[in-house]
Formats: sequence, C-alpha cells, structure tokens
Amino acid sequence: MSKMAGNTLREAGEGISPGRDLGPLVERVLEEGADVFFRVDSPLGPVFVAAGSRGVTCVDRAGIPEDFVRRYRERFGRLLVPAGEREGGFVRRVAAALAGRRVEVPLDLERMTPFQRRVMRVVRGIPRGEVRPYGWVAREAGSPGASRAVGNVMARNPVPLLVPCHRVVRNDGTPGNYGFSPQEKVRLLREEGVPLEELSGSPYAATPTTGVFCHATCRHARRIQPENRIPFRSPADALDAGFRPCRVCRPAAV
DNA sequence: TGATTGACTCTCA
DNA sequence: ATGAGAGCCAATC
Repeated sequence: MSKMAGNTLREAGEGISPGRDLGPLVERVLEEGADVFFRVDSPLGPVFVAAGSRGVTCVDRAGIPEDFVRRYRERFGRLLVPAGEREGGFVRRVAAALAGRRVEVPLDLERMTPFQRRVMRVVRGIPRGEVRPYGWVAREAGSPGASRAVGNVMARNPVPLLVPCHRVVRNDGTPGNYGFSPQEKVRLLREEGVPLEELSGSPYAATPTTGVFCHATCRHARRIQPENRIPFRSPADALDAGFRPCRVCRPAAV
C-alpha cells in the first residue's frame, strides 16, 4: 500500500524538484485534490472502487493497482490515492451495496450527459432479482425508441453493479450483451434468482384475477399462481388480450 | 455539420 | 426458428 502511494505521489509530483519533501504535497492532495480507491469483493470478484468527494466514480475488476491508478488519471484527469481510515465507513457501505444489500451509495455521475444520467437513474431503480428491457429503460428515461442508445450507455457504465446494468435485457427476454461477457451477465442474474429460461420468449405475464399484466420478474408477477399465469411475448399481445399494464412495473405506456 | 458507431428492435424471408 | 436488413437514437469525432 505504502509503495503504491509512493508511485502515485511521484506521478503527481511532476514539476516538483527532486528531493523536495513530499509530506506537504500528501496533505494538500488529500485535502483538496485526490480521489481515493480501495479493493473490495463483489459478485464479479474483487473490484477496485474509486470515489471523490461527491461519491463513487468508478468500479472495475481489480487488477494491478498501478494500472488502475494510471487509467483513472487518463480517463478522469484525477489523482488517485489509497483510501485510509477516514474512509472506513464509506468503504463498508460500498461493500454492503456490492454484496446486494439495499444501501444508499452516493454516485458521482457529473461527467455524464443529461440523457446518460437519466438512464443511470432508471437502471439504478431495477430491483435485485428483476430485469427490464432496453426499450423500457429508454421510455422511462424520457426517450422512447432510444433502446439502442441505452445500450451504448450501458456499455460504458462507469459503475457496474452499483448501477445494475446486468439487469437490462433484450425485449424478447433473452439476456443480451454485457461488458464483461454475456456469460457473466447470465451468471449474475442466476445468482439473483432471475428465471432466465422461463423469461426467454415470454418476458411478460398476466393474471385474469386482476386483469393486469407485468414484466415477468415484477414482484407482482412473481406472486401469480402458476395455474393463473398467462405468459406474453410483448405488451401489445397482452393489451390485445384485454389486460392493462401494471402500475408498478409499467410494461407499457398508459 | 455530417458520418460513424453500436450491451437494440422490428420485419420479413 | 433464425438470420439478414433496415430503422433508430444519442454520442463522438
């Protein structure tokens, strides 16, 4: 750890004459400039998490710390130093969130465009164990028809898991692609209890008892008794059959 | 400004 | 069923 900090500070010290005491620089960097990072376990395995004063900026698979720090500077233009005692509570919070607990973690998405931020906010609200299509995310974000653009946002999601982009799937109920690998997406969703095979081909479900249809993984849909469950391939089919969209999971525009 | 790109989504053989 | 092709939207250069 201390060795790594040394490297980081050396890089930060461009313009500082050799031999100068770096102590004051350390303090200045910690007080006003540097973001911090730490390593923590996650469903994707060990990851590095970086955060600034506004919140988490980046989550990525843990590799060589120096590489992470270097890439971070290239991408965010910010210096990165290992988290210390002061960040202990924050680190535990992030660890809990990554472990799947419903803990609020502040995110710093300042660098993203308004559309990208809206998409991130929508995706963040998809509960564990549930999935939603790209097209639905687009509509919820205020840009119906922008499903492909949503895919582009997901592909560059700086904070995977914290914004659960693995829960965004294709409209036909198949998992679709994922930055780390489609297999990884399937594994994560299985771990969360998503019945992928049941979803594929009929990602919507209705029950005559209420006349409502849902995304098949909506918490309401999952309570439908098997004998009452009517699967649907698309919202249009469910509407044609006389069902109305669930107000919780909003499978179609009202 | 215009062309290109792509974790999408339809339609039609 | 399955795959090619076209349409689409926001970002990027």
